[in-house]
Amino acid sequence: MSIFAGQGDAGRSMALLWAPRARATGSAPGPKPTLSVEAIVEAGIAVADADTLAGLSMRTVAQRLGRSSMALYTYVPGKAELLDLMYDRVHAEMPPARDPDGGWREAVTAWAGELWSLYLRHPWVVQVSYARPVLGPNEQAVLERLVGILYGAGLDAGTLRGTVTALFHFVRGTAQTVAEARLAATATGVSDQEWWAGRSALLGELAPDFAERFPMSARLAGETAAGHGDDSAQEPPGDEAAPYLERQMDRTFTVGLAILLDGVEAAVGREPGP
Amino acid sequence: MSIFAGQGDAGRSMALLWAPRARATGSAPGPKPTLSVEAIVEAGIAVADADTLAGLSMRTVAQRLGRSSMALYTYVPGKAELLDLMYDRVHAEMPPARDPDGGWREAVTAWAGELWSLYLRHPWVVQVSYARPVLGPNEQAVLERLVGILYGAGLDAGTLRGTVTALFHFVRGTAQTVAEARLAATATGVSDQEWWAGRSALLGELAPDFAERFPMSARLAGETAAGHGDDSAQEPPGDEAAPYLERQMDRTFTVGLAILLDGVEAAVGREPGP
DNA sequence: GTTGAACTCCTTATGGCGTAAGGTATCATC
DNA sequence: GATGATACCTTACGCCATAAGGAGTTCAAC
Repeated sequence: MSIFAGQGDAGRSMALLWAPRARATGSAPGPKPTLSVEAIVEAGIAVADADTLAGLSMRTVAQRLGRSSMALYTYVPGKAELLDLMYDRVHAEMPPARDPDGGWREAVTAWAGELWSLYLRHPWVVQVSYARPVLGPNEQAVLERLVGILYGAGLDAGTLRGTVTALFHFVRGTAQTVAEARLAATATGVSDQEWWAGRSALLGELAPDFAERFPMSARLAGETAAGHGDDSAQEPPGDEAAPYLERQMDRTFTVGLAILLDGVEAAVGREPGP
Repeated sequence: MSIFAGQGDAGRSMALLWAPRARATGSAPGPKPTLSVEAIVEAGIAVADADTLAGLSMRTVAQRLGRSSMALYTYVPGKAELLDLMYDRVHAEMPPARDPDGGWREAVTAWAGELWSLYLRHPWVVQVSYARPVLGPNEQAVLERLVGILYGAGLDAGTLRGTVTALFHFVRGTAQTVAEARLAATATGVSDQEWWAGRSALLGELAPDFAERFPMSARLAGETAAGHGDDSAQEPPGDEAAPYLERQMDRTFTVGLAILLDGVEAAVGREPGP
C-alpha cells in the first residue's frame, strides 16, 4: 500500500492551474481533441476516490476514458502534474465564505469542519504533499477564507501565520487518521474495533510489560476506554456508519480544535484589534 | 518524485518491532547469517537520508550491503515492513524525558523542539503515514514522554488526547514543510528565495488579478515580506545554513506552538488538577 | 563420517509502473 | 492536392516489488 505525494514541474502545473483553455479559439489544424484536461482530471479524481492513490496510474485513468495511457500526455505533462491538478480541483468543493454572524470563532470552526469533511470525501487528498505549495486557485480560495476570518479577528501577520499553519496541519492530520482507518476497514474487511482488539492482544503477547514500560500511555488507554466504553455501548447498534474509532476521532477533532481556538482567543485578547 | 507511506502486514511488523532476536540462541543448522534485521534497517535509513524515500528500493538497500535485493527477504518480509522498522528505529534518537524543572509548558516546548529537529535530520520520516499506527517501542516512548508531561499538568483524558493530536500534527506538518523545502533546494540547486521569487513572478503573469481575487492573502504576503524583509537583510550574508524560508518556518513554528500551548493553559486553568 | 534438514543467498521471471520514440490518421490551410 | 499541425496509437526501455526455485553452507542426529 504505497501512497504518492506528487510534485511535478511547478511551472507547467501553475500554467495549467491558472491559465485555462490555451487553444479555446475555434479553428486549428489537426483532428479535434476528444478529451480535455478537465475530463482527465475528473477521471483521475474518480479513480483515486474509488481506488486510493495507489490505484492511480496513467493506464487506469486512460482506461476509464477509453483511451491509451499515452493519449493523456497530449493534455497533461505527466502524472505528477495531473496530481497537482486533481488536488486543486477537489478544493473547489469547499463552500464559499459566509457572513460571519457568530464571530470569528464560529467561522473558523465552520471552516475547519467543512475542510475536514472534504478530506473525508476524498481521502487521497491528504496524502498529497503540501510542503512545496503549487497553490492553485481553488486551494488559494480556501486559504483566503481562513485568512480573512483571522484578520477580521484582529490578529497581526505573525500570529496569523502561526495560526493558519497550526489549523491547517491539525485538520489535515486528523482527517488523515480517519481516512486511513476507513480505508483499512474496507480493504481488509476488519472493523476498527476488531482491528484494535487484535492489535492490543498481539501487543499483550509481545510486550507483556507494556504497562510498566509505558505507564502514562497505559493510563490514557485505560481512561479512554473507561470513559467512553459505556457511552458506545449505549449507542443504537444498527448504525454502522460511524464506527468506534471514527467517533473517537470526531471527539478528538472537536476537543483539539477548541484548544487551538482557545489559544487564538488568548492572542486576540492580547492585541485588541487594529 | 513520489513518496511512500508504508503499511505492511501489521502483525509481522509488530513482531519484528517488539520481539527482537528470534534466533539469538547460538546453534542452528544452515550457514551463519551475514546480515541482520538491524543492519538492513540501518542501511535503509542511510539510503533514505541520502536519497529521499523515492530512492529507497530493495535494490538500493541491498546494494549498500553488497547483497542482492532478494537476500533481504530472508530477514524482512517486504519493503513496507522494512519502512515500519526504519520509522520506529529513528525515534530512538529522541532524547529521554528530563526532570520537569520549568513546568509542563517548558517541557512540552522542549519535546516539540526535539521532535522537530529529529524530523529535520530524517526528512523522510514525515512522509511515512502515521494514520494506522504500527506503534513500535521507540515511537511509543516519544508519545509516553508527552503524555506524562500533560498528565502532570493536570489534564483529563479527553483534553489530553486532543492536545496530543494537535501537537503531534503541528510538529509533523511544519517539519514537513521545511524538510521538503530543503529537499527541493538541494535537488534543483535553486534556493528557497529564488524559487519563491520565480514562483510569484510566474503567478503575477498568469494571474495579474491575484490581489483583487485574494485580497487577504495578498495582504498577508505583503505584511510578512515587509515585517521581516529588513530583518533578513540585516543578517550576515555568509551564513547559508538557514535560508529565508527556513527562518520564517522557524518563526511560524514558535508562534504556532505558543498559540497551541496558550490553549492548553486555558484548559489547565479550567480544571485545576486531579 | 555421512546424511538430511534447515538456512542463506542467488538467478530468473512476472507483471506492474511512467514515459520516450516514433508511426499513422485527421484536419485547416494554402 | 500538398503541407504541416495535432491527436492518438503501438512499441519499447528501464525501473520497481516480489514469487519461484536452485545452489551452496552448516548443523544435529545417526
